[in-house]
Amino acid sequence: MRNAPTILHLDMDAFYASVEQASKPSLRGKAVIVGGLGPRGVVATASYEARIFGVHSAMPMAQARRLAPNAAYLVPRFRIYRDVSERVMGLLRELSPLVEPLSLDEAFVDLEAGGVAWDAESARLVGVKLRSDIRAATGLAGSVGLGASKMVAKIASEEAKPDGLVLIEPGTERGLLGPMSVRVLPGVGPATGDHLRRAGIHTVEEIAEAGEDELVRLLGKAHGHALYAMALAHDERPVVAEREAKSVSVEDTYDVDIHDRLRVGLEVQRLADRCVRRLRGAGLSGRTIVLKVRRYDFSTLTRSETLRGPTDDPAVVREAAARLLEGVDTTGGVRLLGVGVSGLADFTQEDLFAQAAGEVAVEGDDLGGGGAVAEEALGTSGAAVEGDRDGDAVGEAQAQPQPAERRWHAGHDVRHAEYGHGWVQGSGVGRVTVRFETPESGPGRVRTFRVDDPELEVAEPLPLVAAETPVAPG
DNA sequence: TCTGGGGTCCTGCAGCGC
DNA sequence: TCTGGCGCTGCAGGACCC
Repeated sequence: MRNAPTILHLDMDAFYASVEQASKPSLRGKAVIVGGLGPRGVVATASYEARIFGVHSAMPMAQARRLAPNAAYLVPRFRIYRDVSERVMGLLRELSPLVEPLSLDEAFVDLEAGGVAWDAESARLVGVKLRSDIRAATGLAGSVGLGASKMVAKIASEEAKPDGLVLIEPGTERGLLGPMSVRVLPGVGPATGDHLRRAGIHTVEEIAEAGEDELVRLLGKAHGHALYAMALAHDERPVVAEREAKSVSVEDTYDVDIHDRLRVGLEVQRLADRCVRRLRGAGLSGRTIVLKVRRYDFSTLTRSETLRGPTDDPAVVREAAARLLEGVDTTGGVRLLGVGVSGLADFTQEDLFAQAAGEVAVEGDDLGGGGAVAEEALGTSGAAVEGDRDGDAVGEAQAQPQPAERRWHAGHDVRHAEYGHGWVQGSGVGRVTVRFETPESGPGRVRTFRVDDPELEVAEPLPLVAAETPVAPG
């Protein structure tokens, strides 16, 4: 535990929704909800205007629509979120070599390791400047928390939201955290929160008073020890810049439960291929194949099999997944299927054989997955119903030609030969409605076209700030 | 009301070799 | 030869995070 608040936690405010509002002038100041728009979608991010109606992350989209029927509902555009995120992470790396990204919109920075802050005053100045730099570079607001540990810095940024900065002075942590709900501590979710509540423990102070033995008795060894330490504001976890992936997985929730066993089998094969594409894109292979099945009643089961050596061979992963499926009862229907690979290595068994034989391993990629890694699949629920439109395919050299009835996703960018850049406001019954505006324009006009209008095409996102480098294709 | 997707970590149990 | 304890690995499920 250091004695200066030199760990910084950055949290971009309502990140996806804020990017959408920055991109689309007509949505500024309005309720914006980003997430999966299928019948089983959930909210990824709600703008602060939407939160007033009670909408929040992870809420089923159907419920959000009831609470905020007039909000703008958009499909995530991970491409531009990643691009903006990279700019923000770049600013953080100017502060310190020790930057630990937690997601696209959150990161820890060790300011001491960067030599940019050594006490409360210098740390605060760094935080203030960072927030203004982020706004200049992206037009977005980020909240900054400063503390002597990761836990404290994160709680500080939570307190700072929206669009603020909070510094928690070392020595004041316990007094500050004491009255807070146990849920502020990392690792305390709904289940642990309930568990503690049943034991009469509601606040951080009550965790500390309960004592370590009692915590271990209630929650088990690892969790009990960790939580007790956190309640005393003891958190020695270092900021770690490089984290190696431990598993790679893909999964799909289907708009309608699948009952046909044959179809389930085909979906599993498809997921296995997608998983291998991701695996290869990251230059990895793995030993343990995991099949995940969520049944009609939301019960989830996993089956896994460990191979003798790591593989990135699609046929091997497909076969293992199919074997695992054999042992699963799917009568009643399945709503989700997933395939994952863990026990990762950056070589394969085949490589070893090749080395032993004195051969050079050939870079064969019969799946064509040219490094397009991890396009998050939030908007693709129900993909199976309409054929494969995985994000993995984005940017591939030999992309499939778009069918005439191509889908226009709400919120995605388009260009019209006559009217210029715009975004899809909605589509249906053979029509697509587009609002023509850019981050730099005022609120734009709306026009409606036939879905197969030859003058309308999918476009790249525009940069949020004029000085920003445009998103590179591919 | 009806619950995404991609991860990590922990726990408990069983099998196995020593 | 049998048995118990130990440590390791594999497997399944649960909780949590963003």
